[in-house]
Amino acid sequence: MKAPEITEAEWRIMTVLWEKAPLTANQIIGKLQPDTGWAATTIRTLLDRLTKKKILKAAKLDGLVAFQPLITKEECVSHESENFLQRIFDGAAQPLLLHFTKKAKLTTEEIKELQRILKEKGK
Amino acid sequence: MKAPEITEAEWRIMTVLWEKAPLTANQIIGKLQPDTGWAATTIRTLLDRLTKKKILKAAKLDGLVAFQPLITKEECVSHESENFLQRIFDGAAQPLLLHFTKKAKLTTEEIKELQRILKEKGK
DNA sequence: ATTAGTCAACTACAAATGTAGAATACGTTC
DNA sequence: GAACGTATTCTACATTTGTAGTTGACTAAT
Repeated sequence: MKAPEITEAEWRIMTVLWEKAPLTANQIIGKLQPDTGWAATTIRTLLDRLTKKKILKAAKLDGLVAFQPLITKEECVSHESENFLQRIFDGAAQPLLLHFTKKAKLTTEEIKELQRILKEKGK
Repeated sequence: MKAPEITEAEWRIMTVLWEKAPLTANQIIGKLQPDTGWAATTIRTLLDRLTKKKILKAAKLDGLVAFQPLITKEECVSHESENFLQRIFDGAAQPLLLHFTKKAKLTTEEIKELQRILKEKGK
């Protein structure tokens, strides 16, 4: 619990901004409200918190405040993944892979790609 | 956020009990304190909460209260995994697998096993 | 029965999180 | 420049989580 901790709700915000940024508060609200039903002020609160945590940068753009990520999605995904791996699989990657491989529905293409990567690693 | 939500700290407790149960509070404390440094009462609080949430069952055994899981580790791992998959990888298993496959250090043996499972799925 | 240890139950409290209203500031219009 | 409508910032509040102390109950020894 030290790196940029992004909560469930905050993650929703980030998702929007990782897809496209910068965006103004209202643009973000526009994108999120349909799915989440959150009040506009709720979304603003989350934006504020993320900004305070230095996960977002808020910059005035044409008089309006626009937000944009200071951290890439990849970084966050990696971080969360590492957390998850430790927490749920006690750090053991292979059991994790086994678990998801068994459960996932994968297309032939996707399987091929995974096999390729594995072969690569095996060399 | 509906199924048995087990927090970080609670998970530590569960880990102990999934390994061996039933155990008395003091046995659990004995196992956890070295690693966590938590006060005994802290561990008891966690045990209580888990019991209240119906994740543990507390039963008097020889005058002492012993705890045991009402949910298997597999169920919880599955649940958390599903959550994680949705939350971080937007439900897409293959990218998740790719991510972990790339990052993980795997032994030749482990790779072989994964390849076997993949081949199985591909058929 | 009285006391001294345990064990178990209850209470406490700060920080984080989800959720949002209230107040204020700013730009635009008459 | 007064008023209005948005935009931005503050404040609020219940719940959950981490963390633990206090109290009461029970048992064994005196």
